[in-house]
Amino acid sequence: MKYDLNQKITRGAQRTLSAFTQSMFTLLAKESFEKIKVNELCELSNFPRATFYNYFQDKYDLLNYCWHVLADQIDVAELTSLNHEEIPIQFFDRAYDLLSENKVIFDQIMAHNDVDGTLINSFSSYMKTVTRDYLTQYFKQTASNLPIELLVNHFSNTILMLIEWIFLTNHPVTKEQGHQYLRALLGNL
Amino acid sequence: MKYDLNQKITRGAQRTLSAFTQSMFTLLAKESFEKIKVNELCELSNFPRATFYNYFQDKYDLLNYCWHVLADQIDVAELTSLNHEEIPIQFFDRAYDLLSENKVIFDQIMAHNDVDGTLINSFSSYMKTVTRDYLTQYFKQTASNLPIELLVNHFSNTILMLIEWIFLTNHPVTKEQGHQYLRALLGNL
DNA sequence: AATAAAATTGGACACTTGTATATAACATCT
DNA sequence: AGATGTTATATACAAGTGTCCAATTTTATT
Repeated sequence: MKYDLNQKITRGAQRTLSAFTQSMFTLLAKESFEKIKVNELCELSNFPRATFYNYFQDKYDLLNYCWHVLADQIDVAELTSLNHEEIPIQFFDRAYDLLSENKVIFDQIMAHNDVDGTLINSFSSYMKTVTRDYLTQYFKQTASNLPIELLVNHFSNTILMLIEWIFLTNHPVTKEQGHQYLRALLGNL
Repeated sequence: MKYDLNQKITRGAQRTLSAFTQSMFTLLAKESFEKIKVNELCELSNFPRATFYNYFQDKYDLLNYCWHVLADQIDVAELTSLNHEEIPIQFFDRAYDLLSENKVIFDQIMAHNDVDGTLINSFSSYMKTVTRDYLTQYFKQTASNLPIELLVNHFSNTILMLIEWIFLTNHPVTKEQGHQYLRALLGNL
């Protein structure tokens, strides 16, 4: 990301960011990520190439920003209950809601992009970071004979594996059923 | 992969495949995957670009073939014991050995490539496939209230997470300690 | 409304990518 | 040794990438 998101974002900048993000999602619903050219993104957004490169290193960079925009819906209500055991379940629920709300888009995307392609990798990778960050803050004080990092990785891997199995490889499962699976897989910890 | 690996590979083809594979590993020890150009690979291998494209779609394709060559060391002795409980441990051991034997190379590679970059993603992705294929053949007959696919994913994720934690983020851990961690994480299944 | 800062724009540039094609070199088999 | 099929090579090409710059327009602030 060339543009600094921490500064106060001007109106024009916001417009530009939104336009490119929107264009990316639109194009992803129509063709595979590999096939998308920076020129396409620019034409659809009505911005010249130079503007694109003012904000992003490349299309991968934009894609990452797209996940950021999407996942921002998650950490709005950051501070719910604190029943320790339930943290993974809670996070699962949030991810479940996020993917449910955007199911249409994701289904379209999956129709043009392989499960093991660049795009899904990029999404997984972003979600992994978010999930780990979230879990880490709750597992800091947990006593265990396992390194915390391992524990956090394991929990986030499991949650996201389940989420991706449900939504990206289209195995319709209710939230409650998901809870059961999750408890079965993580039951001992 | 443009070249068909199933046909009998001629001596010349083998020479070419090996040269490019070797060059890739050599360059990965010196610079990040992103920076490696097809031209570099060709110069180092003393082959013209056209030859490269006779065999591979692009550098990602070659990289994938490199993992294939590397991981072939694993499935040589495919058929050891059959104590069901021990399958994940056994596979962990094989992966542990593989990474141990190639520790020098991997350390060099990690010095120039991010843990969440394209390269490691590509490696993880390849290993995931191998691991899942391996585990699936043993879990077919296992009775469980969980979908087998979920179970296999969970096991392979956990094994590989641990392997990557040990070798790619440099947390020196003995094989026996690894077993303990693995049992703790998967203990309930 | 004036001003300074920030964003947009068009065009030029060097470089990399992947394809295509025609010719030469090579290995393998009878 | 000669015929056959595969691989190597040189070269050319269209398209995309990412950078740079100087001129212009838009924006936030006073």
